[in-house]
Amino acid sequence: MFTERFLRHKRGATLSKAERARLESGISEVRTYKPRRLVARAGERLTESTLLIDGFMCRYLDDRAGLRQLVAIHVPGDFLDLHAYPLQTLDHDVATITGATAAIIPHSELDIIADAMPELTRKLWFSTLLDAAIHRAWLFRLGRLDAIARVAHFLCETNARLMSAGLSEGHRFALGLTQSDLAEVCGLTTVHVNRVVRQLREEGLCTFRSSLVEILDLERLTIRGEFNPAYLYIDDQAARLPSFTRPKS
Amino acid sequence: MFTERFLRHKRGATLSKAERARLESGISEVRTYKPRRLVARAGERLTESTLLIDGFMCRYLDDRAGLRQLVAIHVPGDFLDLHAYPLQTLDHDVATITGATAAIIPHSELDIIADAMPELTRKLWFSTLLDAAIHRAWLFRLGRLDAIARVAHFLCETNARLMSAGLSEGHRFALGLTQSDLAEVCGLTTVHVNRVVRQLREEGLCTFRSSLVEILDLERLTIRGEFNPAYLYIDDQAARLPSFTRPKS
DNA sequence: AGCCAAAATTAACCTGCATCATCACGATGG
DNA sequence: CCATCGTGATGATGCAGGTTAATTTTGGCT
Repeated sequence: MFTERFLRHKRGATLSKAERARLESGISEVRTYKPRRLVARAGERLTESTLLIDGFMCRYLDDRAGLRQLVAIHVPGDFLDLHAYPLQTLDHDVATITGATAAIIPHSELDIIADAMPELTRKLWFSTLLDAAIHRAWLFRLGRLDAIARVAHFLCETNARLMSAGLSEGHRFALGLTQSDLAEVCGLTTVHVNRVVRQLREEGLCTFRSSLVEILDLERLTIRGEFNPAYLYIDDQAARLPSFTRPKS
Repeated sequence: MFTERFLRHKRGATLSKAERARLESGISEVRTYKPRRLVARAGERLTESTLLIDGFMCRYLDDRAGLRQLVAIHVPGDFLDLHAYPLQTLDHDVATITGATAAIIPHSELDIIADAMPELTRKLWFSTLLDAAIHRAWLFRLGRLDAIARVAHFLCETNARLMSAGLSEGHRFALGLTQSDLAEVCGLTTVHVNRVVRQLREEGLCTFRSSLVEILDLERLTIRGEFNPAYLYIDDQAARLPSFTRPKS
């Protein structure tokens, strides 16, 4: 039951029942976290990885002035620090956004899987590369989009990920982000995020009130954010998503 | 001889002789590329991956107006599209910057390695995660740094990577980038990059003339770019790098 | 109900970078 | 030999988004 969202609807990497069972049997512990807590610190030696079951987490880097740049948001089903298995230490901090529940899988278990189950290992590897693909989309967002498009792009991405995980119908979701979190995601100030949020509301694209996002016009929001979900590697067939989530071309 | 730079001086992932030999035996072909050529296109099904031996390549995403955002620069020793092995298709384009030489390794060979050599597989996995760590540093750069710091940070990173690969003494290198490439890396316009380059020169930090980068004051450049090389996972002991490349804290 | 801290909102002002335009220089080529 | 193109350099102008600061709203707590 803990792994049902992991790699759900991911093209060419969905887990078999046996693989899910194997992963679940590797869980040493299920841990709960309070909101806004540090979960792992950059540079720490990690000997276990964490599969997010419920709630939202994030990863971030600090600048010299102590300001955060978020580099990832994690939703239930994400194996959020699986990359710590090959890397051993992380280059960034991990924290909860909301309260959260996560399954802990010791690296010793992953060693056994890596030795005996190459196909499952390839899927675990895939899952870390999906995170990297999302990083690249974030680079595009920060490097090429203006403020409104950045926010629109992020909301489209999050919407698509939540739908793919089976956690949203595609028009409203609450992920516990404040406007200032959104600023840390988009490389903006909270003041400007507030202006952008207002404009998105005035243009009838979406609303963002106390962490509840409501998408009013997904098609226009997608265009505004230059969002193309190809990088999420969602299996359209399996996910039976509406056409907007398919690559345009 | 083709793999000598791959994972060189990378903490906990340096290849053994046997592993290097195994990888080399998997090379099906050595290919040469002309400068400024497309090597792989987003969405293509790939059945082989490419280990860069000589020259420089890049990966990028296009915005709607056709402008590029570079998401990675690759130097010799990088396994530049190893992530295509688990992902099967790429979410971005790959192109050469300079003329280049690369070793081609079919995915069928990687399958055999994945089945039989879990330790080598873990190191290959590590190498793709190193790229992801670099993506995160780029996110920090675009999200939190101003124009001068972005350029400074990029130059520090590239310098450190080239040193780690044994391709630079640490003060000058030529990687074939024009100012407009640098703009595509840093999310700036060429005009503004030009001004930044001038300012870096005037402040005595570094020079950038027709693709030759000369670092005049690495320490100040490092500070200016808020550069902390921890994310490159360089083994300081093995690399015997000067102290500036070690994390500050 | 009443309190308090966190979050959201708004205003006034400022600046870093984009945009547009022009010019110089060297390499390439008919 | 001049035309063209890629690259770099530089000035003028405008605006998107930053900064600062004050005010209001919200929601959790006692």
